[in-house]
Amino acid sequence: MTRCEDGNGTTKCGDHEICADCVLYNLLGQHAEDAFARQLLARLTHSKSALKTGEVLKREEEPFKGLFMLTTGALKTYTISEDGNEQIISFHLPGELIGLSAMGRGYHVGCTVAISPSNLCAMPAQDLEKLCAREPKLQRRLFGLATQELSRRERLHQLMSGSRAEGRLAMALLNIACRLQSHDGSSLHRFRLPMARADLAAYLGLTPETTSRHLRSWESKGMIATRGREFEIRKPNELERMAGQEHVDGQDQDKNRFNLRVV
Amino acid sequence: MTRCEDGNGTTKCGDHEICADCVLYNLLGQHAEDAFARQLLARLTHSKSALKTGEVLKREEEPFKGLFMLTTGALKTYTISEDGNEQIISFHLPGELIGLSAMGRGYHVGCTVAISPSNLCAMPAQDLEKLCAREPKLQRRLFGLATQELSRRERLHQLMSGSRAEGRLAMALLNIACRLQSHDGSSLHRFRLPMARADLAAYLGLTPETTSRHLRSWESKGMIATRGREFEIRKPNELERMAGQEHVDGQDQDKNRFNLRVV
DNA sequence: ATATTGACTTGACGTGCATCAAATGCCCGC
DNA sequence: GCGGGCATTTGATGCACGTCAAGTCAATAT
Repeated sequence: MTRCEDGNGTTKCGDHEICADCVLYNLLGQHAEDAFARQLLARLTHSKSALKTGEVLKREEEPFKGLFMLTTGALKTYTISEDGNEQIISFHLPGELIGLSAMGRGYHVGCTVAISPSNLCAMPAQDLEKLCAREPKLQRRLFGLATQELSRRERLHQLMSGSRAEGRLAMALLNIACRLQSHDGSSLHRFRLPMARADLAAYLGLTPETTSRHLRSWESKGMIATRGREFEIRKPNELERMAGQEHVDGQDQDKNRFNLRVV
Repeated sequence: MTRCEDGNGTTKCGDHEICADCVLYNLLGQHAEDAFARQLLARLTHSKSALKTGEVLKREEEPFKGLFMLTTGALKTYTISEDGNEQIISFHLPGELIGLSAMGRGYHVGCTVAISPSNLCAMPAQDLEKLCAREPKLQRRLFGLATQELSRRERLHQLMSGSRAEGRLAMALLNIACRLQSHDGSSLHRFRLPMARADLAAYLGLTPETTSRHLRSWESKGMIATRGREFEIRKPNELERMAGQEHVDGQDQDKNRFNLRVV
């Protein structure tokens, strides 16, 4: 799988040239085998948009108009509960598709905003439909992505209902590390957390205070090292144990890495 | 929408006749417009199985072999955490599809067992694939179901991370009432809870004790009435408020009912 | 009926996390 | 470099919920 070379936060995709590193290309390119599909693909991959931190991608209850593929940056989708608290439903990291869950329902639940400067490829619903009708493989691929995400959500439910604060936090950290790494090939053990700790807390149903306390406790035990949002995981096994996953070493490493991608 | 007339827990579907009341028929029937599809449909709808309480439908990590449509009864899928606790990932009620989340991944996460005597229609993967290839509408319908379930899971996450015990419990009760009703047309306000309270607790990340205490507290306030697993919801508005959903009455009733189907 | 088993309830107690409040560090524009 | 605003840390306190332990009830078998 090719990757975006976007170390500095800006995409290298040219304006009028299909970006070979773009995950969107990975998704569609392999299924685009005739002129019609290529043409659609070109339209899809060229309708790019850039968001600054805090800019809104889509608002609560907005009708579904298409999917987005995030190439660089990070977003969150959240709702505001009646008591005014922000509840984070999901984080979106580079290489991930945004909007699948709105397709069946027809409109979006929650508001999606950029939490870092982000670049996205927009995939309008009509174009997607045409392309799917023409390329059953793409249809199946999208279906597969939907059921995989469903499966990750189930695993997330498991962790949310089964773990206490420490376990949830460990799970989230490992998961984010793993998702970042699987896209840009960075290290699993060193990464920059894309979101504020308060966001992480809101995602896990915790308070920023609890989050901070556990992180500092881990730091004092030498399990992690942090400087602002820069994280270094020093004892992944311990963290994995707390996240409720047994550590497997040696040849099962891959399986283990897969498990981390649970959410 | 037609319904199973299964008041006594046994399906009325004949052995060699397509059951017009079966939800499976609702799913596939409308898309089966040629002889080939009908033939497949007949095969699908006739491979039925019955499970007694406690019998296993599929085990942890079993490879995906097909979907099931539950016609009567109820099932749960769960995993055992390393400390020996049962964590319930989902409940399956009549009219619902079982196994979607295993399609992308290729194998099942969690073990699925019957919690009441149940009847299912099995839909083998190969048959499904053939039928999908022939009937794009069916393919799209399945995709729509997957993304809808995804959307419900997101909403569930929201409730799990945002509500305390009382809110989660209210949400679960209303949700189950709504799902039961939407299949068999029974009352939203009176129903028989298909699972033990301990199962409900395990699903919500609570203990049976907490669950019991809240239920009794509601009962003492006249919000609900219970006799064993028979439930009567006396003040739905109060419950909805606790579940974090504003009550809407009058013409918005339908929208409200829809909201209840969140999970 | 009586015994038996498992589901449910109830109480006493401890703890993990939320809450409130304040201090500290960090980033950004000037 | 300096100051303002936000993110993060830290502490003190209270409550919701988990834990442990009995007890009650309901369903089924004897």
